[in-house]
Amino acid sequence: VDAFCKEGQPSEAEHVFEMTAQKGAEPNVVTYNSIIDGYFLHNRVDAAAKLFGLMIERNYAPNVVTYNALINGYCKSKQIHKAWLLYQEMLGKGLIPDVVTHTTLIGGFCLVGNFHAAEQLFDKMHAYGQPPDVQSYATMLDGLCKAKQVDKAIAVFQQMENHQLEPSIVIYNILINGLCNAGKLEPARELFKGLSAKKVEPGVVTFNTLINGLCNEGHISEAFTLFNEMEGRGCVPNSGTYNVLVRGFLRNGDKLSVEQLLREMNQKGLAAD
RNA sequence: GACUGAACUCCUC
Repeated sequence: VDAFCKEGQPSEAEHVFEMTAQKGAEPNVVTYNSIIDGYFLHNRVDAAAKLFGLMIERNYAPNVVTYNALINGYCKSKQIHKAWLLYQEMLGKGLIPDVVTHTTLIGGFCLVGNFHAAEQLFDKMHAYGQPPDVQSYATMLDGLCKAKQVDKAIAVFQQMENHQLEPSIVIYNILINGLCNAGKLEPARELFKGLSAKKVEPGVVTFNTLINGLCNEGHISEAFTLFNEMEGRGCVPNSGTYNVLVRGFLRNGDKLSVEQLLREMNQKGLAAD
């Protein structure tokens, strides 16, 4: 059922649902959760809400995962108010929101630009007995960066290390991007250089992020050097890499380099945007 | 045991 839901084939999922029901197998909460999440994945918010109502009608008690899926659906569709109501509802039922619940809500608040509410919730997580994990930090840091509060993001990042959490490459990508967007190239470079010492390997996104930042600030040749280092560090440039670089060279009026890069893209079967 | 969150970069919406 879950597989069909994720693939966007609700009728097939229903089919399986009925077949097993005919054989006397009762659906359980997980069955419902899978379908609810599947609806949200395909933007069928109303269908998800309806099924949630139906499951309660049929006396299947929603659990934390059910609520998390619903809250996520509403957050992703920017209906943070409905998400918050569900959060209150689960509290009222004595269900204990977990890290997923809180992280989802933090992301939801950030998505609608309510960074303050996001931060408040993030700060309360320790008190709620659900300390933020690496994913929570990623969500919060990205939110702070998007709110142009890079300095605060760096401070929160440092807290992370105090809590014995190992920052993942995603965390670094977020910070490097935030620093670049704030025009703080030097700290971004330093974070990047320090990766190997932290035993974290940069990925394609890491390179793309920094290359983009360098291009935006007019450091094309440095960007190009970085680009040339990618393969040696196990990263294959993708179309995003090339597009960012091409744009940089275009701004510089460097037609020769642009042509060279476009040829390379062609050879590799990558699409120019 | 199966179902839920971050995931960031470029482009598009």
